[in-house]
Amino acid sequence: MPRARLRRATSCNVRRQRRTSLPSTTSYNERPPRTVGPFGCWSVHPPASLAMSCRAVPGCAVSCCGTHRSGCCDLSFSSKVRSDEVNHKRLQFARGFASRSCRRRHHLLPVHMQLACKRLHFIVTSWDGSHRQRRRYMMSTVTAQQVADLVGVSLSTVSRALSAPDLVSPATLVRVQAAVRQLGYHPNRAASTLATGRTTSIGLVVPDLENPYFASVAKGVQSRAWSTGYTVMVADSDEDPVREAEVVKKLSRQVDGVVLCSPRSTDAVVRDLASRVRLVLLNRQVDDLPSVSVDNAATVRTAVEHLRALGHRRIAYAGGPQASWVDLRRREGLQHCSEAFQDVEIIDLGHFRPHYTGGIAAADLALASNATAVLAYNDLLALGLIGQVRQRGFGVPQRLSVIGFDGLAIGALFTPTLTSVGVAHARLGSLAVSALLEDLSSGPGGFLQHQTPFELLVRESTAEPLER
DNA sequence: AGCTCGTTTCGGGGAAGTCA
DNA sequence: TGACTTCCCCGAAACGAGCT
Repeated sequence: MPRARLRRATSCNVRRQRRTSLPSTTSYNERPPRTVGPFGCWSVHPPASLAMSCRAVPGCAVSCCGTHRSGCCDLSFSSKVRSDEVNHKRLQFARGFASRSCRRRHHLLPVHMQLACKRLHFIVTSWDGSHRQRRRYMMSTVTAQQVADLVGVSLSTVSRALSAPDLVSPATLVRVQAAVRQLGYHPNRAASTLATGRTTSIGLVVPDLENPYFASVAKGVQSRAWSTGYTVMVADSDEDPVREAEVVKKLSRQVDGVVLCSPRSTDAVVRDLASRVRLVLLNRQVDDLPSVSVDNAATVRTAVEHLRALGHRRIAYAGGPQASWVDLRRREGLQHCSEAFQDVEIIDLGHFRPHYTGGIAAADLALASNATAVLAYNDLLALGLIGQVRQRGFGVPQRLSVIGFDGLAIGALFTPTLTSVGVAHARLGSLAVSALLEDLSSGPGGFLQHQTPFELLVRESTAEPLER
């Protein structure tokens, strides 16, 4: 029988070969080994060692990809060989290859051929194996066991070389690292999580991703997490306490800990969530749970002092969501201010959505209240308020001075530029991650409530009130 | 109920080194 | 040379969810 002509195993040829050789009506277990499709590539000049093996079964040939190191291989056959013969010869060849070439010459083959050899051996040994085994084989993942086999050490030594290299001899370490590079091994994160109970991921839950404040905080969280080898899963609760709790519960199974930013849930719910997953609160304090926040009473006092120094005596407050802990602390701060400064009257305008639209809603109330200055819950609300006041034909700060909270960069882009009480958002996020990692490493109680500094950014939206 | 997947980790064994 | 210590590595158990 003439030697088979090597045929390039392109996806087109693979499909054609499957069509001609695989009976479509047979069950899976009756099908021949799928030795063509998954392997893909071949070289025009197969190495001598493999060419010799090919002679063992006339009418077929094996080829291995010379460029890819993942063990690409292919079996191809002369077009004159009938499909049932093909199937028989495939199995015959694979058995011969696995039993002779693999055992006798395995150590002489290049790495990618050793892998091809192992795959052929797998085809033979798992011929009657479970579907799961076949699926695994089809997926062709490189495992730590394959690295261990190649190096000639145990699986645990490979694991230690990768996770605790100082516990392995330098010579073994070099060999393991070389094998990892050769095979293109990447640890399976799911398996690692299964074994350690650690995911090396943290969750970040924010009320509103559209708010640039939370985007800046997320940036800080991401930056700090990345530098410590963690990845971040971000979720948006859409200002909804129910969704917030659900999101944290779902995340708790996929992450090591959660940074819960400006939570809208009640203290009881937050405590319940903290019993399920390691939690660090941002802009919130609950009992002894670790948290990073700003001294909200102090921020309000700073803003009021600034307005009072300008001559304002009627100051309105456009608050945020009713469920906001920050809003509650600010109101307490305002209460202290009204007690401390007898000549200042604080007017509560109510609760508003912490958005530009919330500011629009608050504007008319602010004008009607006859206040000369407004403290807005956040910068977005303040910008909405300024826009609507100007829409009504009044000037800012001539008619109304406005102060926001957050110190967003966009506040400096509007006209007039926005005076705001700012904090370093990225630092806030970074501190929250540090607190979480400390909590994870040292156990609860290592890092308690931390407060970050703030500063008043005086811009154009505040000025002395006009005499009316 | 028992097996599968891939990985980590603990306890222990063996080889090599050190010292009397 | 024998006792002891240290280093390196191995085997086995465990992890959780899905599947048989």
